[in-house]
Amino acid sequence: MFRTHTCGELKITDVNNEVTLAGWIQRIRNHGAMTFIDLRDRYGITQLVIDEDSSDTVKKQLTELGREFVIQVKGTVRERSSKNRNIATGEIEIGVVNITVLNSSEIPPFTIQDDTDGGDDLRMKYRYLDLRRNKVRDNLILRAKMAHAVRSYLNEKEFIETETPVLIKSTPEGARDFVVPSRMNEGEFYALPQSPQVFKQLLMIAGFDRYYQIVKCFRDEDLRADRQPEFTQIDCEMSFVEQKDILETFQGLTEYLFKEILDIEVTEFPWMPYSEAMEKYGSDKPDIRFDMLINDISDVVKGKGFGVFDSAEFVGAINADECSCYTRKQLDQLTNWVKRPQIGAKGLIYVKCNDDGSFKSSVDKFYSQEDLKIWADTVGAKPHDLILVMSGDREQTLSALGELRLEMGNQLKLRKKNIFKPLWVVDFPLLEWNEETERFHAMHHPFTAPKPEDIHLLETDPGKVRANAYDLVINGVEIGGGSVRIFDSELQAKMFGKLGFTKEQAQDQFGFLMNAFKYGAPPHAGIAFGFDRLVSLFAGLDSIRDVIAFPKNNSGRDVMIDSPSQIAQEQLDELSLKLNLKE
RNA sequence: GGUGGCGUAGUUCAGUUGGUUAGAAUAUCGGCCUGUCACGCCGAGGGUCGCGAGUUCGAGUCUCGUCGUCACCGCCA
Repeated sequence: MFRTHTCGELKITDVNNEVTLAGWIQRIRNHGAMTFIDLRDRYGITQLVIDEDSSDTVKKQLTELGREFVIQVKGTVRERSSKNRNIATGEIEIGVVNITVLNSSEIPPFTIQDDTDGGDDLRMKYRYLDLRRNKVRDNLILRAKMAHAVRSYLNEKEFIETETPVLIKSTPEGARDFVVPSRMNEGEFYALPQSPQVFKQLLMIAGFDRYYQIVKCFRDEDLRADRQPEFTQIDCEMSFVEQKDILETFQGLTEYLFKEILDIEVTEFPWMPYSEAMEKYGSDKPDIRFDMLINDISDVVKGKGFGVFDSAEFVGAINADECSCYTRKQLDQLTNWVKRPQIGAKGLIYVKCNDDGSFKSSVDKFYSQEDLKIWADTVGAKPHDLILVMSGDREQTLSALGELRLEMGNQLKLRKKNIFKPLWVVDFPLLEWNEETERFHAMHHPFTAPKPEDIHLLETDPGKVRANAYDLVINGVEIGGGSVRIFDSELQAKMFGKLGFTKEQAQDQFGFLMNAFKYGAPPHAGIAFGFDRLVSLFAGLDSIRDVIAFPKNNSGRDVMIDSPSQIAQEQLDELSLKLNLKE
């Protein structure tokens, strides 16, 4: 061993002990006749002192040391004459007897400290240096603790952790696949799994009863702050269970994590139908830390000669408490905000509810005080409040109002990071019409079971069929989702039919699964949590990059190892591949 | 595929209406300093203003293109 102790453990009770430490030089404070060195490792920082008592050798070595050098130090623990109460080892220091430079360091491109001077680009390029910083390392330690807690909980519930293959088969549904050419099977490709979906269902058919895996998944789609091309799921499946059994089990997991990791009691997990989420929050992942619900005011605003509303399919409003003081400038800014292409609204109408009970709106020309009073009553507005109204196509307007609601929540500081409000969004539609391909797509995935009472709609009105599918949403973040599965080969075949597969295509792509259903498939259901998102939520971060050791950038590149990269012609030849690059 | 922000010293940033030799902080290097812990003080070095074209007497500043990066929309069963 290069050390007898870490840099975080020596205390006043260790005084006079001879110790050996090893670590990185965080900072050197040279006072001429005496010098302090902060020695850092994963566990903490210990102050080294070199003064008149130190040997000439050590004093001479001092001149050659620099930031981020790795050194081994032998010395004596002594009590500091001026103590630092801010750090764990602040009462002691090491009188240095001997220094061994284990490795020197070039001057790092940014300083390794909590408030680093490095920008994101640089930190990613030198991620191994960034990972030396407390904040980044703590995120990964949090991640490790959470993974451990997940395993404890699920193991205790008799789940079997099972690995599934990474080289699998490309399937037409869902996200774009990452593909891997097969050398031994010329012209054929593996795909990396978008999730272990079919394997976990096959494990249920195999009688495993309860499966889980903390597993990498891969989707070749454009990135976001909360989306990486490779990400980690807590993937689970259970047999002989219904929807409520899954929800209870994984509510339990979530409660356990909040308690174990953050030591907080989070026990309210309301169930909200998808339709209600869309109508009241304009989103399938509502942030229920605050209300400001969307109200349908179509009926009360129409017929007064205001063409924009009269011709609109839907008019909706949110009520911002105590915001009647918003200035013209602020309202203009909000209007511009909703008119950005990302929101795409045509405009924004406001009603200020004045202190004296009167109203001031941007549509006073069309609506009397009495009219506006009815609006206010409909949305539950009091004096001092501000009503914000948008109109248009129903779905788009609900969605835009949902975005506006979140923005107002931000402006009013209603989205506190230390408050956690989970909910289950349930009864998702089974199918979703896709304009581009002009066919129905599975909203969750093609193995999701329709609600038994809605099966009859499959033939008449497929878009209306609800699924036994559910999402766990916390603070407006989709943390997890799952469904009760189809376990009948005929119903599964019918689903593939609805999704526009021919019998041959279905057989070719998923024949193995439908065959397996013929050999005694138990009723089963499952769920997967986005582990990166869960960790970033617990860490109070908006980006999952900060909880991934080596993440990729916006363009899916790893700027540290510079991947993806070209491969040698020999490799292409071996794989029988020929490039056909666009200009 | 699209919308927007950013790109200036090793780093983080400022840079006015287009106008003299492009600044600050920090880091680095040198000197002084016996209780610092963001040590302090004095000094020094450090710039292809991302790249390319254009407008102009003159471009870090304006225009177009391009590259990089970030956020978002589309996309993500």
